[in-house]
Amino acid sequence: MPKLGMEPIRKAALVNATIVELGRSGSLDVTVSQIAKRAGMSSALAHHYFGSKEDMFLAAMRHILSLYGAEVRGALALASGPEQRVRAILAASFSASNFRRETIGAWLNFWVLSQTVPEARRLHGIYQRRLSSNLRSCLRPLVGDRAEIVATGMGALIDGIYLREALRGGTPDSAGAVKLALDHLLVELAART
Amino acid sequence: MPKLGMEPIRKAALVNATIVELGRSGSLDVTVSQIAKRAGMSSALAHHYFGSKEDMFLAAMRHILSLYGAEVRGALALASGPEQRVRAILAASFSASNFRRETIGAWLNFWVLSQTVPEARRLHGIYQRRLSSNLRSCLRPLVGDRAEIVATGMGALIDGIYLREALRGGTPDSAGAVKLALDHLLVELAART
DNA sequence: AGTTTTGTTGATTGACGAGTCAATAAACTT
DNA sequence: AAGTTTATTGACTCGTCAATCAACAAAACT
Repeated sequence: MPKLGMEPIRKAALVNATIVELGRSGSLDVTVSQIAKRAGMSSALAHHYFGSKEDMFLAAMRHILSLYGAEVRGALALASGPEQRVRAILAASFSASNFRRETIGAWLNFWVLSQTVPEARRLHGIYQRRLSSNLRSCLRPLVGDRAEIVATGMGALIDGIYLREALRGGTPDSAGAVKLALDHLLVELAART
Repeated sequence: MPKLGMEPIRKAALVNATIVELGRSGSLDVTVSQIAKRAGMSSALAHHYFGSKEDMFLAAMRHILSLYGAEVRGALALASGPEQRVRAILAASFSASNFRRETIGAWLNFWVLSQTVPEARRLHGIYQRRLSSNLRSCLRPLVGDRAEIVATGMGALIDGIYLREALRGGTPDSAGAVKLALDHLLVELAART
């Protein structure tokens, strides 16, 4: 009983299942069958919609990055003034929707993927440059010349917090993460007499 | 022409080759044959000395952690006063011997391994707790109550810097890394009027 | 009614790789 | 000299998995 217009639905289900499986297994060694099963279809169908396993990984990565980007943009639109803007970026980075077990686990795998798959590296590069540029532009009015180094540090700190959360297991601590990153900012502002 | 007493030599060669291959390939999908070849022996011999591929990974991880631990201990022994001690930990973390391409690449893989292999998780936990405790004890005299949060932030920052370096490619920038982490400390001290 | 397009899967192929085994050889032991 | 231990490997087994194929089903188009 094949209903038409299945493609987008199936693809979305697969992307979702890929993220869940990546997060669950904690490694790229997930089989197409596992993903397909979780998405409620045969592995052959998964191959039908995405050409290869790698394509599924990349689609999942694009999905996560695009959600993250949208959330940051949304938060920035509502923020007024540089400090509020930095806060908005941090809040978005650790928001309940981005800072979930599966998503965090998926990130760890994307980092690994970026080491071998050029397209993954490219996507990750885009994300990192945009984050960096966003941070710099908010920080310049706040810390002037130090914007460059503070932005770099804050970017690394965010990645580090993600990494630690990935390894920690258990429910992610959104509040704690924001607090940690925010602390960095506040101290930086306080030091500027 | 089998010379006796080969075991430690072969094992060391394999551990080394494992680290190199992990760093080179950037993923855990290295074959035992690749590792064995790089170490100049057959894959059967590798299996003879280590029971399984997992054992090789774990041995490599232990090796890196033990080198790191030794370096930190050595640096701490020479440092006098809390600030010098924090500096010593940072310098050791990004020292030329620890902050090399292969080692950094290997770290990324250990993080992944820790997600699935209990023993890897255990080893990583030990490392993290020790780092955390070292940082706290140096920081308490410097920032008092804030030692806890500053130590956590600094730990995450160190991991984040490693991560970014792993993804960046090219020769690792030791000096830049130390500068970034040190900056965090100095600002923290400066903020404490 | 018949053809094309879209959805779907079970079965199969083909490659690859971890781990085992049997065999060979040099060194030590008694 | 005979037997044991250590070193070493090529060949083999066995499982797994990505990717393909052939076939079937239902909707849409003509």
